[in-house]
Amino acid sequence: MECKPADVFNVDCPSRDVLELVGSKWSMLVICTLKDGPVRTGELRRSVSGISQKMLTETLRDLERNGIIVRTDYRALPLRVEYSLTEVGHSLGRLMKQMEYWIIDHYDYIISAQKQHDTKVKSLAKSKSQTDNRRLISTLA
Amino acid sequence: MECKPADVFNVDCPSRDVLELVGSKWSMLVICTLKDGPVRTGELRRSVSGISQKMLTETLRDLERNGIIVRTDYRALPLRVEYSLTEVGHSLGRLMKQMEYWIIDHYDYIISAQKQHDTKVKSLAKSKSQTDNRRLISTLA
DNA sequence: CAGTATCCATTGAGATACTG
DNA sequence: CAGTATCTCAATGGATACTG
Repeated sequence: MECKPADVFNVDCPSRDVLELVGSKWSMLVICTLKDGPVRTGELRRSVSGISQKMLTETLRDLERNGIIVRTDYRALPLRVEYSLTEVGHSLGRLMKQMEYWIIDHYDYIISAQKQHDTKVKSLAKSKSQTDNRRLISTLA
Repeated sequence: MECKPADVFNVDCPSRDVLELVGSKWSMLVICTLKDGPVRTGELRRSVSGISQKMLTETLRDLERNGIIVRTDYRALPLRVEYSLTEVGHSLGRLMKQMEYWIIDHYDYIISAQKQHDTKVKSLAKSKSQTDNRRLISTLA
């Protein structure tokens, strides 16, 4: 569906695909890595630790298709391929960098919020099983 | 693994989970919806079009666990539950809003980049099958 | 209305082996 | 070195029916 202006809240608007692309974990890490200039494939794989060969290639192809990065094949032996951000890619990179900073800034808060929440849920489950037991006992009585 | 400061480039750093949380499509849409104040469950489901009951609940629980949103149960009949952003949630919301604006601003560029790329790939596939044919012919000869 | 539970299809993603 | 191709298994996510 054509949809102007782009509306991510509309299921049928293609901008939803764009949202999934730029929101993906691997996309963000790749884009952040390319922020300071062209990077070769191997270095990219080492930099984005944990990414598999498959996901790296898929992410790169996807970003290339969407005009975020450019692939340069130097047609040399040994093979040498570099990836770099386009103009638009750089503007996205600045956003991604902000996201990275946000995570760093609020990391401690989030980790402690998780711990707090998890202990609360655990104690609730405990009291629930107690009331369940009481119910069970009263039905048996 | 404890990891200070948070390093999203490290596979073993828990900040990777945070990255997946804030990067998810549904998270972003939910957070943007809550930006202007508390919203009830039903309205949320209508606003974030295309989300299933299951994904909505899962996303809400996840955001709540990470201290991004707060759930308020009014313990009334008919049931009334509202969700709102925490302080930290609002700061994330501003980032998400920027992401939304970025998508709107670069939407046309991305769509045309896709089309261009797809036709290029299609013509490459065509010429490849031609050279493949030539190879086949030469091997047969 | 808000939420849970279950089933089921589709996709995601790692491991491995192979090509130029 | 860069990349493709399979194979496999786990995770995602949707549809449906059910509870308080």
